[in-house]
Amino acid sequence: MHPSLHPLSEYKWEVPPSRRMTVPGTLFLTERLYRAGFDEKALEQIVNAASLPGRVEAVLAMPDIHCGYGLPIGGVLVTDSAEGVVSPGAVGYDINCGVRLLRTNLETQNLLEKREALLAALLSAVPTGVGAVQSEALSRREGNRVLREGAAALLRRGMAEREDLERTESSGSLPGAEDSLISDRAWERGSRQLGTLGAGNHFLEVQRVVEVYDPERARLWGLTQETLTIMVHTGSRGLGHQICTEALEKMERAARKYRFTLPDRELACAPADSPEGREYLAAMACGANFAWANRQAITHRLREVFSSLFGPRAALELVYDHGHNVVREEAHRIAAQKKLLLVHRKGATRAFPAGHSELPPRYSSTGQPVLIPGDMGRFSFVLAAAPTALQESFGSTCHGAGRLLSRNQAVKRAKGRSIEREMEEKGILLGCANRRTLEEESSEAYKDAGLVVEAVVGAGLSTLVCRLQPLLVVKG
DNA sequence: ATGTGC
Repeated sequence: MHPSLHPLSEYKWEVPPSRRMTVPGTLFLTERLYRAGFDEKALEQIVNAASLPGRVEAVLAMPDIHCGYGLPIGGVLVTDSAEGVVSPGAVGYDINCGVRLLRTNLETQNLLEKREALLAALLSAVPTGVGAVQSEALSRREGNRVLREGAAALLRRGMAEREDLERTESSGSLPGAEDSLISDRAWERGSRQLGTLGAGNHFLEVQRVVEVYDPERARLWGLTQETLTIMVHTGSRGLGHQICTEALEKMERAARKYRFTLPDRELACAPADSPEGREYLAAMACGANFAWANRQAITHRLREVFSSLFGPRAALELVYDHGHNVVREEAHRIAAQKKLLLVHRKGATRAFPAGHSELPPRYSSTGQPVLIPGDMGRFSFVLAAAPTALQESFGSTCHGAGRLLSRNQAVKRAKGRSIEREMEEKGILLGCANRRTLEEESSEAYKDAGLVVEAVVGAGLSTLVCRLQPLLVVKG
């Protein structure tokens, strides 16, 4: 293991406070994952986050950690909501990027018979790739509703069901969103991007439940052996990117104004309880709401595609939707005291266990579903939030496989190969807007999501529910 | 991640 990591358990390691760190860094990690490939720069970024000004309560790293802008992807930064800072870099550019899982009522054979037609229909129904847009823009007036209300704004447009909102984290809407803070430039980027997938790691997958570990929870969530599911991974597209870009410029000025000594300018921040801090939170909430509406709009298109291909009885029912790039105010208990904290999760999933007051009634007895996408050639997982997640990680868990190779390294290793044929040999039909993306996103560019999941289960952050195998993949 | 970058 890394010389600066001290063991707390088989699954939990600590960087003791040194230099300017005010709290230790806690890494949820296994020897096996460490040996598979560890990002030295990510560790430095954890140390930086633990050195931020104001009251820092905790800095955590999930087992899928890798280097990001300011805070690593897989990082959790917890600050005091009154005396701490808020940092856009600790949320990331793709505000409320997240995952949604739908279950279908189709038989595997019905789907396989039409898989070529399904792939073509999906590619034409959901604009995919860098710069992907809709043919028509949403008016600013209609857009403001989306920014304020999130997925709920699609109810009146006939693109969402009440049940969808009941199965979306925070009902698909973060409070406190102020559309007046969104610049014309940001809205111009977003106005044609509602219902679009984007590029890179973002995908649409048709999957099959191939293993059930927890039959009772799986049954309650509508998942049994051979159930076909659809997983959607996307975020707030150019709109969220523009909100983050503008916030970072303002935060650099704010950090000077408040005379902060920053460990890294990418972690530019302002006191959470300052005009700059509050403004970022209100703009970030707009980005988060757009991301939820985006995944909901895609769901609507998927329902149209499935009913036209498989008939009106083909149903797509939402299992759950959660983000993994967001900061939110949460009440947590620390040493028997209740505190209001700002929990920045960047490439980390909120995981509230059974009985938590913020869970919708449907999940109050099972705990919240946690959706963990794997790479395109291997398995994805459905987990449940474990009761110990609250004290171990402020109710947080991992978000996916985690990158192992840089995009350039992955492209080099893909030279002279056909990724599509390799996937076909595994029984996976692949569609993609751009060849380079396929190479960047090859299976070997990622860690095995199974190892990441093993680590969060071992650490007591989540429990296993079922495993999903990809059958059809659409990549940006 | 991103109308991909000094």
